[in-house]
Amino acid sequence: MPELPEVETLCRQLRQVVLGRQILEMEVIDAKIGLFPEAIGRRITAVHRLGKSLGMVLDSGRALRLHLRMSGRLLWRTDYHLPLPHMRFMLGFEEGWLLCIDPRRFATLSWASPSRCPRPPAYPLLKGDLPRISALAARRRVAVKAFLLDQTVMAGIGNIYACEILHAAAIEPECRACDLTPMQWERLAAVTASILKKAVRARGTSISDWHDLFGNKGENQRFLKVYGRRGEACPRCGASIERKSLGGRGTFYCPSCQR
DNA sequence: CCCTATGTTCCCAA
DNA sequence: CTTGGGAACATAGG
Repeated sequence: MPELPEVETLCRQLRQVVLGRQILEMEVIDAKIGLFPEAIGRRITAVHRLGKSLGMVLDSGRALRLHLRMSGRLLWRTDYHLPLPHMRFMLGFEEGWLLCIDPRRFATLSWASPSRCPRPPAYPLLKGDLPRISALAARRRVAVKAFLLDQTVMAGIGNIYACEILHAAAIEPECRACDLTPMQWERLAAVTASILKKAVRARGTSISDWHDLFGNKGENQRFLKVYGRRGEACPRCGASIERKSLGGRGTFYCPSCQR
């Protein structure tokens, strides 16, 4: 269930193993993912991330774009004989095999032409983005948490990091986006960058099943202040962390110091 | 049986 | 037209 830091981790690790390498074979186990015969024989010239999507640019000028959605995983193996449980497709290289595993089958793979895609900023809600974002927010009455999760506004923030960002900025998740003050937007920008970058350094959050390309867990779960911590003490004020459902998503927050 | 799950898209009502 | 809310997608685990 990767968000920006997890996909960024996969990107960096993919570059270590597939950059410049030739795709020798592709096996599609789940036909729902589609067929990509033009990928065979192509070399991977770049690996990049767009929000939570991962792009592998081929020397044909097209790019394979993968979105892992809720349960998708990528795994690099130096041995491969039979499809693993829930495996959806495999790319074979001389040096190893790239496996996509996805129990819930929501992940998508598609063609993209990278040259025509405007690249959004690598990280969402950077300081320079604030005028645009706060102008958009000014006419949105949705909860600020829903606004942070809107991938068309800023790409990459998911449910765990939205909870963590709002806690770090001391903002109530249900607060309407249009009601945030300029100072609150400044705080949001500052904590978003630091939380996401710290999570990338920790190779993602393994709170349930996230594993990186080489099957290792991340370390960022150690740094979570509210997500998954209902009933624990808020590290800032000591009040008990609560959980409620907002827009169908579990929302963890401190009812005392998030206003 | 119930609920939950790190995501996105579609449908519908206002 | 926009906005916002809920269901749907499909599966596993508690």
